[in-house]
Amino acid sequence: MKQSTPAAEDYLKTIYGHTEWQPNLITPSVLAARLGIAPSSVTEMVKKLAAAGLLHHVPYGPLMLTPAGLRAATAVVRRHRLIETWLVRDMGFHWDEVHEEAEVLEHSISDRLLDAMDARLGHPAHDPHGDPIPDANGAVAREPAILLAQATAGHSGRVLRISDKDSAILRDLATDSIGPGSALTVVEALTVVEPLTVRLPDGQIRQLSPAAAELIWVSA
Amino acid sequence: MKQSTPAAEDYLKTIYGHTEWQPNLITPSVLAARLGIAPSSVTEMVKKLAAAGLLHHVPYGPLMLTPAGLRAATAVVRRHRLIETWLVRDMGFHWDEVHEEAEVLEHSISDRLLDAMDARLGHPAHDPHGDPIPDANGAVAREPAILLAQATAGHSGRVLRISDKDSAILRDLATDSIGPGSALTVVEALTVVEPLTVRLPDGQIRQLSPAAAELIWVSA
DNA sequence: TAAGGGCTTTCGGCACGCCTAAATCTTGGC
DNA sequence: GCCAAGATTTAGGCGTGCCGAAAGCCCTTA
Ligand SMILES: [Mn+2]
Ligand SMILES: [Mn+2]
Ligand SMILES: [Mn+2]
Ligand SMILES: [Mn+2]
Repeated sequence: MKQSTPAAEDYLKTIYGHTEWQPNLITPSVLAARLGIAPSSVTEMVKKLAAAGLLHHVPYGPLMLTPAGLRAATAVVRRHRLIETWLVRDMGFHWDEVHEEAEVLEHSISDRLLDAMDARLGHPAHDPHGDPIPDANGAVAREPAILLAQATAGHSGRVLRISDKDSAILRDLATDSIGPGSALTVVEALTVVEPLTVRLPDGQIRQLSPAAAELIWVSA
Repeated sequence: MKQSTPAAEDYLKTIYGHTEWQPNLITPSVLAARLGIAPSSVTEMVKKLAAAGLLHHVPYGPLMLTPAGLRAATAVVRRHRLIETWLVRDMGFHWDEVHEEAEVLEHSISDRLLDAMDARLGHPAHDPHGDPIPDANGAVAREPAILLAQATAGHSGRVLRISDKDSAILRDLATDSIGPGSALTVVEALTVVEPLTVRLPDGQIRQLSPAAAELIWVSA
């Protein structure tokens, strides 16, 4: 099984991430798109990961993590999210600035340093985007959530997480005082012609673009 | 010139390190030994670094950094030493535990994060081993120093730096209360048959192995 | 000054991780 | 049930960074 390379870790993490919030199996082409690489490159790495016992894969079929692959994936996710949390809480980064840095450091820091960060931060349960941080055993505490883009008018809930994929949207949301933990009520659901409208606890109204609504998850 | 890889950064840093305390030119075989790789590998990388304008090299001759190479090297050294300082001051590492971690992270952290560390630490001038931290422009404040192994009986001075190459010796020295800043006087110089003997400010006597004496630099 | 030993370089190879182009498989629509 | 479009895999290549073995250079020593 050897020890995994940065590239392998990113494959596993991305496969895991695909099913973290929606129960869909990921295909090689989708994985390639998420990683920004050619599908043929995925085929090669998939063979190696399957040979290492980290992935189930029948040719032309979808990709599934084995128990060992799941462990490896959550370990990387834990690193990523703890690093993001540390960057925001200790190093003065904003939540829209941490993703790229964590994308690199997650492959570099030692277990020793990871533990030191975890202890220093008081074993945080969530990262700056609201994503749950797996514990040292890989256990993840996930709350039922629905995508804001799919919420119906009248739905009330707390923002549980906001995907960290798009920095610009994160900055806009921060300007609008919307972040993990924010309470909100859907005034008008998203439609083809209308943006989504929500009301904040102080009565203020906010309109959210479809792109933003696709990144925000609220409690059910 | 492109942006340098971790391997190239380690070559430049190691070449720089060779001449930081002694004015000797480094040869390919010595560089190979320091990096723990085969001499033929050095030949290849040297060609690339020379082509990139970072190194002067005539075939069969020694290696010399160009001004651009020196800038690149001090930038890596700055990263390495700031990271070590941060690990000790903020993360609870001991000075004998930081070298390996910094060896990896020096290639991973962004300029943004480096600046944040530097500011948080108050722009430190020295790392935990007493090595000067180059400033953001690459300027290094170096004090004249002599190797303890070469100090004569009666020599008094402060420990300026201790090489971080050997963790075991660092631990022993910590046990003996010897570290950067320690004042000491040489009671008996190092000879082929005798270990080095020093006296600490409180009058205590310590014997140092030849290996240790070769790693400690004191003020002249 | 002629070796010969020690460095250095060259050569052929390998693992990794990516690519494009060309097969090949699968499957939905007819 | 067939077939073509789309997804996947195969094949051939490239850059990086390492290796060991063999060739070549240099310089000291006799
Ligand atoms: Mn990554
Ligand atoms: Mn995150
Ligand atoms: Mn390094
Ligand atoms: Mn150091």
